[in-house]
Amino acid sequence: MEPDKTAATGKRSEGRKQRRRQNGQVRMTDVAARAGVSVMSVSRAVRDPERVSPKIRARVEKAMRETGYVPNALASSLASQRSKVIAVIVPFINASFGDSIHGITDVLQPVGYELLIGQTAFSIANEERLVEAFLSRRVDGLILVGRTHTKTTAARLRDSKLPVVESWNLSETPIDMVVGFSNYEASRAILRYMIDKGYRRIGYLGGFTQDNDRSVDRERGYVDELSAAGLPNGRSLRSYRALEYRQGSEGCDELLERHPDLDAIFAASDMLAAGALFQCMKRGIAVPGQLAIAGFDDADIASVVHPTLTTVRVPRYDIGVGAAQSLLRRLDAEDDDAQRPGTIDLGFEIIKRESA
Amino acid sequence: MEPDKTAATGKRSEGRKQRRRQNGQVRMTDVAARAGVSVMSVSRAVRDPERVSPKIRARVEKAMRETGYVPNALASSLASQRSKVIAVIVPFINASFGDSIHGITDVLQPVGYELLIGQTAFSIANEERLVEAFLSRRVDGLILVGRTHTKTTAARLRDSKLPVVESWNLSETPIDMVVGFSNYEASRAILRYMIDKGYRRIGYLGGFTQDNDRSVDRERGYVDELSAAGLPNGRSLRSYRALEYRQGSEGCDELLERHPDLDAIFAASDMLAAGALFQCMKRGIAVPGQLAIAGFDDADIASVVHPTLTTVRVPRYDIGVGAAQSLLRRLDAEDDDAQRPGTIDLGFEIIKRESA
DNA sequence: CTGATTTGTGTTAGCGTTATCTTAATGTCC
DNA sequence: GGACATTAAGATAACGCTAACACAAATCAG
Repeated sequence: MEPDKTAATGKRSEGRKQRRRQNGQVRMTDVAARAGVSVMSVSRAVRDPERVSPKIRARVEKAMRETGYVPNALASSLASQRSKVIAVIVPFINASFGDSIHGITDVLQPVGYELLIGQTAFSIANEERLVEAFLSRRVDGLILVGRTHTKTTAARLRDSKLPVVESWNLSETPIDMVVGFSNYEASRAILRYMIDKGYRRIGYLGGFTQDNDRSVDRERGYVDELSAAGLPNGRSLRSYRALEYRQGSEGCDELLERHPDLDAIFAASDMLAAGALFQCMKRGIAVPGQLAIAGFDDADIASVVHPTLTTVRVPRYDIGVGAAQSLLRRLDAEDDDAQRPGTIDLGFEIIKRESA
Repeated sequence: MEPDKTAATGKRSEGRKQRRRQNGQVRMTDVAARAGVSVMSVSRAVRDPERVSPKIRARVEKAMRETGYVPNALASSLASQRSKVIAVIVPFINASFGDSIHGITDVLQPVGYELLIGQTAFSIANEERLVEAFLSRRVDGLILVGRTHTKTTAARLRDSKLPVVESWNLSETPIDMVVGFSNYEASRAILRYMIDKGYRRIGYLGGFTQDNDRSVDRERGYVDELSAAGLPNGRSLRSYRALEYRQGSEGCDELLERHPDLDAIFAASDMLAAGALFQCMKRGIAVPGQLAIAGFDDADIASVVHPTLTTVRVPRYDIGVGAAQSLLRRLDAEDDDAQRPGTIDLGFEIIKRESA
């Protein structure tokens, strides 16, 4: 007995390759069969129940419940050419960017979008990889932080024609849309305030500037404002640090060691400012009496520490909301060339408290 | 002769519906045509270059470059039945869960997985919606926080047969895998330490317990340990708060107003502990002399404030790493019934510092 | 050098939806 | 009551890829 042979020859034309469905998942076809309607009716009943008659709707709903049907959004995305997914790429997930993500979520979740989130660890090379991966997944739009990207990233995004928002800063040459504020002007503004208050020897505590335009602009603001006032702002007055409390403490020590005569420190992040403040407390340095401290962000902690922290309030949450809304406006626009929201400058605010 | 009929039938087969490709995207077919090879060769060259001859590989790579081909991961996922996407659902994105997400990213990014992240705002009803949405998108696995879910959520996840990790706590009845530590034991441990140190009237400052087993367990730990020592722990000694610095300050005031004789406060989160500490500073209450404070989390701030904060160190980052690794182990396992990593208890550590 | 592998590449049929067209059913207007 | 919209439901071909197999060429054993 050679079942193989006969089967082989006899079947050659029918012995079709067939992938066995074995994942046991219910598909729309199954629901349709059970409900005794066409797949299109099921599809319509799922997406927009109003578009089918109550009778069909009821039968489809019953069949879905009985079969435990879970729609396959991948197939839907492939067929409809829209994934209902937005890519969010941040340097890393901390309280600040967390607030922005919160804003994005609050706008996008209600209208059925999900978030694919990536962390660059402050490297635009990583950003490039993430953009590539997210474009592959056919996201409907992207939200980035900052205006600094690799050439490839910018080109790929422009070519994609997808709505893109660059956030947390302004840009002269945006890829597409921008939602943020001027880190440079904000920095100058708080330094103007400090100078007006009478501080003359002001140190700078800021983030690393590699691939980070927000840090660059805040430092530039410091330099330019002090220069304009004829005050010292040389390299030795500046310390670059990761954005952690401890780094603020250490940076404070470093600056004071190099310049014991400092009368103020501007920290380009409230984490650094708070760290510096704690260090002063530990060392018994009176703030602001002996050393004034100003921060940047208006993080939650700024209004609670003692003394409370003078800082720049930035629209963390609103950046997320604005970015998401800008995306939505473009995604909803029929005529896709219409409505280019362009740049949205949400501004900032100097918050005067006790520390400076 | 029946022209009508012939015409009708003749047309019927040609009058084909045709969706015009107008998104201008290059597909694998285009690359294959350009390279003069089959689509499968392109597919193989993209996924595993080793599996095609150098000649074909070169031609495909050239064609990809020339056409600016971007692989469509949606189509790939649909065809291969694996999306290479992991769902991460957290109460909200803050520094703690951010650390866990960081751990997840560090493990998953290198092996080509992306993260779909959702926020529940501490509501298991929201969690249910998110799980539903993510299952629709055919994620390959899910990471949740806590063991408290709706019945529907648990059932859907079990039915899905997907690898699921519940994190940040332990569970007697896990859905699948668990990576965390005992919030209950950690809470008891730090209270034992406080009691041993001589504190007798200890207040409790903690998160809301609604849908939050971590908060529930930490409160239970407080109650049980104090009860065991015969110390007061009534409802009026406990204040429930959102996890923000300011809430810590206000909670501190509230407790001291109700119980001016308090000699210590246990805060079930370092944010609350730090807030309380700041408030004491402001009010001139000596810590730990007049009032001791212990926290929970060992957040960055704990080691930097003055006085430094006694707290419980929890494996925030490692929870993410462990959860991701557990998922991977299951995703890589050929025999999917094999290797059930079960529960991984990463433990905790009492960090003795100055505040208590 | 021949039959038996091994390797590389091609062919085809899905994956589970939605877009588009077609047809049937219903309503509307003098 | 018949011509003409209007509406509801169905049939079918994509969407862009991969699994599974088919098959020719290359390699190998004896």
